[in-house]
Amino acid sequence: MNKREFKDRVYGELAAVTKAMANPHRLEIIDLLAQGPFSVEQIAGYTGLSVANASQHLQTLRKARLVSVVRNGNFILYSLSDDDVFRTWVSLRELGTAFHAEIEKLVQNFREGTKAIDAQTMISLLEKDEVILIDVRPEEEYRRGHIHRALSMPVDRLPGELNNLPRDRQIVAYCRGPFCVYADEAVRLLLENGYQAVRLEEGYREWVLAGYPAQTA
Amino acid sequence: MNKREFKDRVYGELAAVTKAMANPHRLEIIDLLAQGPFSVEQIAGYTGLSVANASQHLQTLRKARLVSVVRNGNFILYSLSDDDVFRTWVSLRELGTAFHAEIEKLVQNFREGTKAIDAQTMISLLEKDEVILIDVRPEEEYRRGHIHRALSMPVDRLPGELNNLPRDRQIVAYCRGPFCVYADEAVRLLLENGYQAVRLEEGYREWVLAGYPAQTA
DNA sequence: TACCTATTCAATAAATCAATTGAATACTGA
DNA sequence: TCAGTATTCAATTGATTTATTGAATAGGTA
Repeated sequence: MNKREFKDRVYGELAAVTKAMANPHRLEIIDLLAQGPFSVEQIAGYTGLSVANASQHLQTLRKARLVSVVRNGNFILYSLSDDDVFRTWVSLRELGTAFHAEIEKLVQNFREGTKAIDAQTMISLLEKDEVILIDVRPEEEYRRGHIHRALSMPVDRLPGELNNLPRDRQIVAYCRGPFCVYADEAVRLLLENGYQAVRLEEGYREWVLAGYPAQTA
Repeated sequence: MNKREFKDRVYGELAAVTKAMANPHRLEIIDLLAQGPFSVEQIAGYTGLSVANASQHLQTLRKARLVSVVRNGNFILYSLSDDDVFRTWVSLRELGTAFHAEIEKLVQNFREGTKAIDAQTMISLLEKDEVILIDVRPEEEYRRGHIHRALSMPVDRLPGELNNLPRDRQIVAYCRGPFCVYADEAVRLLLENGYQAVRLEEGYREWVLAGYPAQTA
């Protein structure tokens, strides 16, 4: 094997892996699977794809060995094959966000009228009991793992649970990550109903990746 | 803007950046530009592409803001727009290598018969003057930056410089990175001529990224 | 065994990407 | 100004990717 063949093979293999991530739907799927295993139906629901189309994209990720598969009766559960997949996604996300101000602008415009606090601030406020932390992801994800001392409060249940929340403390809401909108919805609802509410900048997986305390329930 | 539009826009932008990296030639170009600025002609030469094809690929990288451009008379010099581009490439490289054993096997087969040492080992041997370190990249790259105490010995000049190298010490050769073959060629030539020679596992950019001492000349 | 559910497969059409080609553009120096 | 050099542009052709569709497959339950 000569030098050119060697390089074409090596870069070709790595380009194939990169190509598997080079599609908006598949990036969204990777971002979702960072929260744990999901069935094809669930993935289709959260991403707005048909089941058949979601399955096709998942086969692409599978062939690139970016996801792994477990069958559970009628259901097939997909999850990321390793934390490194998430880390590479984070690297791409940060690279894109740093050089494409449109992305940051998109996110800021979408979040207009709401505020965020970072992990360090949240930790110290929580220790002083100055805030309540709510996890507004679906319950299933909360049970799989959540930030230490967070209360489960799925966003679609929040309207009926408002009276169970204190008005004298700030409420911090978090969800899946920087592009997840559950926390935005929750903060908006809380603000409209006279609560003090902010979003946590980090999502659950970023929290875990940074080594902050988490627990399962 | 509703939730679905927001997500489609954000993941779409990030997929566009990822797509710019999802081609073997463009990955090779990124790997090369990690060594510094190069003209289109040079890039075409090192990658085996036509100038027109190299230019097209560079326009793709430019539109994704992964490279930056400086004109120097008749020449246009391309370089990586930031270290983060290199870091993301490293992340992709490691992800691909970890899950696709074919890649590691390719590299090992190509390097059959040669040995490597890592940075830590090299540092301690160099301090004890037990090894000679040679940079076998083209001189231009050596001058832009090289490992502290390395001698410039471009691989195409090595045959004529053999007699200037000591036979009583091991020679450590390095080049651009894990997929660069200059160091392999040098080690093979040295071994065939009765020298003790090994390859340094890290290339120049990995060395710098790890914070080890480098210098310019 | 039959029916139901979840998922995958394979084919198709449309969209996108990649390599090539030759003309156009920008710069340099006599 | 002209000729030479380096690069880009735009068009074309062929290759690859994506979404859709309906049939096929795998598992569960009565």
